[in-house]
Amino acid sequence: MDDQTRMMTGLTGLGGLAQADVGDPDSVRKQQSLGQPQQDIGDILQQIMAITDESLDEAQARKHALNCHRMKPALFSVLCEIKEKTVLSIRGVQEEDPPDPQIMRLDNMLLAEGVSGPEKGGGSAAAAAAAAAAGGSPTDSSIEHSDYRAKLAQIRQIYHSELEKYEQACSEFTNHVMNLLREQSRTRPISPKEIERMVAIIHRKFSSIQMQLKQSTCEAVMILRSRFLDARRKRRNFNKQATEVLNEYFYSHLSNPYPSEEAKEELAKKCGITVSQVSNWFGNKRIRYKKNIGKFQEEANLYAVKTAVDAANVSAQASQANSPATPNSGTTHLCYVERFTS
DNA sequence: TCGTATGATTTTGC
DNA sequence: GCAAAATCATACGA
Repeated sequence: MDDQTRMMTGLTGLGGLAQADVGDPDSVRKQQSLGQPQQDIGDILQQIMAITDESLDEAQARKHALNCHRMKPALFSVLCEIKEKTVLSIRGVQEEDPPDPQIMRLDNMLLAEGVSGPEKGGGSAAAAAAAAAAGGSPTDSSIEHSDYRAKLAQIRQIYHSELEKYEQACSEFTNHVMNLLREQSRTRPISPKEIERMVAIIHRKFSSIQMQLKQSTCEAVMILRSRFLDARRKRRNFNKQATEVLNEYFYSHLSNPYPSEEAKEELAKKCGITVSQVSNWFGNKRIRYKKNIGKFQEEANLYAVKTAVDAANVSAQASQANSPATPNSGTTHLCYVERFTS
């Protein structure tokens, strides 16, 4: 026997009593004057306890009996009067609550992280943003990137399945309560407003559970994100070609090894790294070069020769007829070195 | 395993 | 705010 039936049988059980004795005030008065109220209450309690043992048919019969009782309309109107008075006292409690700012914050965050709302490629945008924030290269992060996306997708899936469960449970419970109230409204006065209020109460309760789910999901995303950022922080050497490009620029601009923003962007593009990594690289290079010119001399000469050869090739291709332009020589490089370090 | 190289971060000075 | 300098943390080769 489910709760609803039990409650209804409870009502009908009392209805049965009403039919016999309670319905008639004169008979009650008579019994009280005879000194039997305590025994009656005992009987009532006993009958209430016996309700759960009754079959559904018996319960239905009792319910029917109550609904057909001659005193029912009178009882109903009395209840309506009482209701009218109590409704006055509970008015003003029914204003709709403004949207909870905490829920709004959680919703916004889940939306931004790609957990709720339409799928944004499993949060690749968030992953890319995290990678950019950490100054990572877009090429060397593919493994961690897909890992992040997979984990975020997992969180998303769990979140949605839990949310669906809560919503289903909420709607089932709401329907159940509404049916119960509608059923009871045949016996006692229940206004649609009251049913609405009850539904709102249920929704509030369920939304607080939902908030807990959202909170846990946000925490999970935060943990994942911080782990991902930590992983990105791991130092990785630039590839050989990138280092060559940077060194070439550095040694060919030794007199002023401070690339402009445009030059940094160009270098970043060529090397497959970020502008801030280019800045870091030049910062480190300048200081280390300055500290130990001797150690970098060989490298400097190497790049000076390389630059000279490249320049010669370009000029030879451009004008074979003209006399070859004087390439950047080691002497020129030494001249730059003096100017930068002085 | 250790020393060095190197990218990133923090501190400092202008 | 930017660059220099110091420092940290990790990669890498012997």
